[in-house]
Amino acid sequence: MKPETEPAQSSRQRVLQAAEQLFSEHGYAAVTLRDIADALGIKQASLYYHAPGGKEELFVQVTERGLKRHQQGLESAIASAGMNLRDQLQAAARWLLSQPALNYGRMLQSDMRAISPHEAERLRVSAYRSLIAPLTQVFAVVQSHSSDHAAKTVYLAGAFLSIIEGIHNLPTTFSDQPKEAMADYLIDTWLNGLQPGSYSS
Amino acid sequence: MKPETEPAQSSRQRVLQAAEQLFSEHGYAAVTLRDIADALGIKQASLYYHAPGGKEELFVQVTERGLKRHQQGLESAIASAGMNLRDQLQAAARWLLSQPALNYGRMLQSDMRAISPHEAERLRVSAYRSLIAPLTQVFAVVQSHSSDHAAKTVYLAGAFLSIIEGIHNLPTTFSDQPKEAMADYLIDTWLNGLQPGSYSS
DNA sequence: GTCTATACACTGATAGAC
DNA sequence: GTCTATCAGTGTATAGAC
Repeated sequence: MKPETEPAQSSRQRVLQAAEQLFSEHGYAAVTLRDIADALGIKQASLYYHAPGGKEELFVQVTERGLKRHQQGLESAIASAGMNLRDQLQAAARWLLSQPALNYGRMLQSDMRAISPHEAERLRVSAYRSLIAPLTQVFAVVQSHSSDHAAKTVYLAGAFLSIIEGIHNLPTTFSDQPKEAMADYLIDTWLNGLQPGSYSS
Repeated sequence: MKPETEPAQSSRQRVLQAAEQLFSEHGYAAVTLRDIADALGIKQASLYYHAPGGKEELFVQVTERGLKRHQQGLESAIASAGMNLRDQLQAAARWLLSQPALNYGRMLQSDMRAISPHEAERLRVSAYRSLIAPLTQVFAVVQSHSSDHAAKTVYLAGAFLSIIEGIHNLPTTFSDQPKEAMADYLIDTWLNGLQPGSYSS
């Protein structure tokens, strides 16, 4: 499909990529259209050709694209990891660490409040479907003696995402360990439980 | 000490509190001096009386104050919780949830890049000492068959902080459970380990 | 401690040429 | 697709009166 007739989009993709990189790194409010244009070597006004809606439209497009990519990447990584919970979590962590940081927390807490409520709500739903839902599936196999099993698996998914994003945001000079090793350690810790060394209440 | 001679500082504290609330909620870049002044019912220029260095100084002061409060609150909560790991973690979680969200991740990732590198470095060190260090002490009792026990306890501290902040940032409509209950559930899960329901392989 | 007034840079955005 | 030119609005910051 679309062989020679659409070599285009290359320009648009470049714009989206530059915008994604900057928004991801600094957050919505801290990035100006000039920053994005400079990164591309073009002028600020030229961005309105690609995003007539301006800064907000650019952010929404970029975020939606990133979330879709994450959904696909997460589901694919999990599916390829087989039936073992540990392997699935490691695969999910590796995918998340291979991508530019989403900063799910900052996105929900700060960025969303800077855009129109309507768009914010759409992105919130999209983020849940793309990030939380796939991880919730993974944790569904965890047994729970609780009445509300479904809610608990969502908590686990959120906690997992928080941990991995926390690792992602660490300065690289923080530890000599690669981030993947840190993730694996924390996953094992979580699966096996924390054993106090020699403690008796 | 200082009985009647210094009833002052009340005005300064009001300014810092309003600034803290807004910075905490929206992040450094998204908050203007006018926002802070409006919240106080004063004019923007008046803020320079309390913080001659302007926005950045205000942010640094507010953040440092918050970090110190967290250090004191965390250490106090942990000390009051007795010798049991689970109780200590629950106490730490409750303290964190009782305070305005720190957004440690956003702070490191976004806010720090918007201020002068020198101030940012100071805050990073302060944040480590106030948040990570006390929690690391708690996890020191966890046994590890690893060569690098100290590093691992730091990872655990960071993960714990990430989880609790993740809960903190949830919209209150997200779950019918109070946030403390979610924290307790995740702590128990972590301590006991995740048991796959009926899994082989 | 807070105000008014103002300087001045930056930001998002529009119009129109190439 | 990208540019120049331009503008209104907003943001930080300073000076000085009260």
